[in-house]
Amino acid sequence: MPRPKSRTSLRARKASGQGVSLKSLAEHVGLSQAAVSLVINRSPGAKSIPHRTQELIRKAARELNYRPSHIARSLRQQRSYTIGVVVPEISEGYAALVMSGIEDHLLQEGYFYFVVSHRHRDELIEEYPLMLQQRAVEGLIAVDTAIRSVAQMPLVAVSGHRELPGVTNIVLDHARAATLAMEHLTKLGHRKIAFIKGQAFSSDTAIRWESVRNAAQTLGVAINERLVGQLEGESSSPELGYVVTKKLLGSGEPFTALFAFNDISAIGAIQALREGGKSIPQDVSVVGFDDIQSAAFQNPALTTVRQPLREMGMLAAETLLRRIAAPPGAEYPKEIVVQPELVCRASTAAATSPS
Amino acid sequence: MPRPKSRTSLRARKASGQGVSLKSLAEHVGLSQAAVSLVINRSPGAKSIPHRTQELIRKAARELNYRPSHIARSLRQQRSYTIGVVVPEISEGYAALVMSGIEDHLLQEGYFYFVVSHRHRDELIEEYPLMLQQRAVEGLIAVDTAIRSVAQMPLVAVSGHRELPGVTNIVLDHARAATLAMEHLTKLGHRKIAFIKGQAFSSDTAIRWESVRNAAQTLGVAINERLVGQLEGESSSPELGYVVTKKLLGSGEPFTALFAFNDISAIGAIQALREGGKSIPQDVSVVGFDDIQSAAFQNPALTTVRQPLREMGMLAAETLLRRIAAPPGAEYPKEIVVQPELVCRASTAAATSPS
DNA sequence: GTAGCATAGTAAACCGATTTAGTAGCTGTT
DNA sequence: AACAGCTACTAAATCGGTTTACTATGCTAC
Repeated sequence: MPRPKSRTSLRARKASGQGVSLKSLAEHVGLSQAAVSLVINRSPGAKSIPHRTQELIRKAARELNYRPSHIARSLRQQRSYTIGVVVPEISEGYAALVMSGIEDHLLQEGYFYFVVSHRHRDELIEEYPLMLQQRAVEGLIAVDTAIRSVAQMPLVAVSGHRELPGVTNIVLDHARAATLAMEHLTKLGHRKIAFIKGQAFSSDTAIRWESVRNAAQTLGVAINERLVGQLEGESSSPELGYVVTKKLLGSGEPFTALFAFNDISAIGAIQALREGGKSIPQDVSVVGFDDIQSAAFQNPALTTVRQPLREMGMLAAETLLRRIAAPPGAEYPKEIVVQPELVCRASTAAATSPS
Repeated sequence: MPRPKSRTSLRARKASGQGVSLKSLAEHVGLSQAAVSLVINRSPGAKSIPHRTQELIRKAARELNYRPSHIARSLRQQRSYTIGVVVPEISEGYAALVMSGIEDHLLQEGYFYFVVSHRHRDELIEEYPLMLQQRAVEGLIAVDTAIRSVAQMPLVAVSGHRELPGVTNIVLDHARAATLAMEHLTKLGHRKIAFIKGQAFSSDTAIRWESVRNAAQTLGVAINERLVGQLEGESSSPELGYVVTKKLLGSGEPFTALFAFNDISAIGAIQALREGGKSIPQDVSVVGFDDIQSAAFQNPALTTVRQPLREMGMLAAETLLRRIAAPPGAEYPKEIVVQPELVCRASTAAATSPS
């Protein structure tokens, strides 16, 4: 067993402020870098190194506060333990909640992640995955974003993707979501129901609307096309919902309930309805979608279809890591369905003037 | 000038799905890696390489879709073009907005960032900066978090730091913020004002309260200690504000206005006040703080002191990158003050029963 | 004829780890 | 005495770039 050298080099290292390298640590204990590396990583190759030496190495590592360079390790191992997350906009409640779930699982597994937000700009949606690939991420999670898959890289999409080779979609059970909301409204006696569809670019728009139509048909509710509005514009403010609702009111067509594309637009809708002299929920019941944080803080508190966003984020991270660990070419799930939940709050009530 | 080799290796590379390496690119054009590297990076050393060759190299790089490995480059250059962002909780509107500003500036400058959220757990606040250092981030931004500075690494804190060697604080002009709110309320005739202080662990609590006291004194408003509540608990839901406000109401002490620590607690407070039979703003005016997204969506829309969170994020990123670029030991700003703005909405009105 | 200089590159070190193949020294066996 | 087999390591290749120092060739000037 070797004995440690003098401590002067240690002091110098520490004073310099830079980290201690494997080389200096090895010199300090008087062993080769290889030996130190094996011991530090508890790799099988270290089994021939006696315990006393192992202890010596570990002790020195602790004392010198040795932290292996993640970059060097990544280069050698061709593993970065990093993934990329692509979202439309960080500051939106939707993406933030999903990210919170993603983070939870990732950090626990020793992964870090880069976030990029594209704000619906196509060239960024194209470019960011490539930049992330260049930074050697091991996989991607796309939130509410349809990205072209990047060669050889596992991709998990959280709501908002067509079926594509190579991607796992985490999707809400839209049929069930629509049914939950529509059943709730019809049970309350509503028949004249207005709808706000999502923007054309939003990936959930089509499927959600389809589900609503189906649910309506099943429940025997006719959809009046004059009571169907659509969000327009890229902002994520209630303003959009406000504008659409003004139009719906302007049509003169009466309705006793409104099912909005999301909570944000529902909030705008409520403002427009109030300005139009309607009380919520006495005159018009309003149902939102998503259950973002502020849905519960509204007045009246918003009845909404909850998407388990945090869980979806966790599930995405879990699935992605599993795919990364799997041998290339292995089977992978094309779709994972999560269940919505109706959160009944105060924005819905029995219809007072049933048709 | 060399001529390109056959294309078979190119095809093989592309088919393999993995990126093209500098080595294979160099082989493909029949030049050394050094030459290719110099040209690709447009480094001064390339000036002796004729234009025709440069074009050849660049053309091949485009065709092969060559993207240099960021990791290899980081290792060699000892620059990662990555920074770390430490926040209490991603899904909170506050942090999300700051991050949005940070991202804006960073990506523009070719930087990426890792986010970690500590949820107020001390051991994570200790550990994360070290993990980030290990991943070779070039600097840190701490949002609403007091972290110990990490050796040799520039650190910028967005609200919530004591003065510490090595850190630049981005802080709100709290005195002005308090004055704005208090002036607004006193001008409306309020004299009996209740307050909700922040949690003890929140870094802004002390300074904000101090500023409020000063502003009150300057304006000749007495602060009734029985009308001062404090948020308790780590959640970031309006519930906390709700609980405190119930207590304030329970004290029996009358008040016509309430100045909450933040918007979230103001929202909870409004609920509690309503349940106590008070109308907002007729009976009680409520002022929030921060101007998070949902403040504007409230009913009534919340009057609040706006912190320019996005700008603070951008400023933090800008400052950090400047510090990274500066020679070690250079001067750096200890503090950068940003100005609040009073956003008058519908939750405040003239006092009806002035004392 | 050759010193001087520009041109057009190249060889090799280097960043900081991981990992494979190998070696030196010792013990035990036949 | 020779060899196997074990122990305790080490040397060197490798990951994919960047960068410095150097070389080979041709041309001009004296």
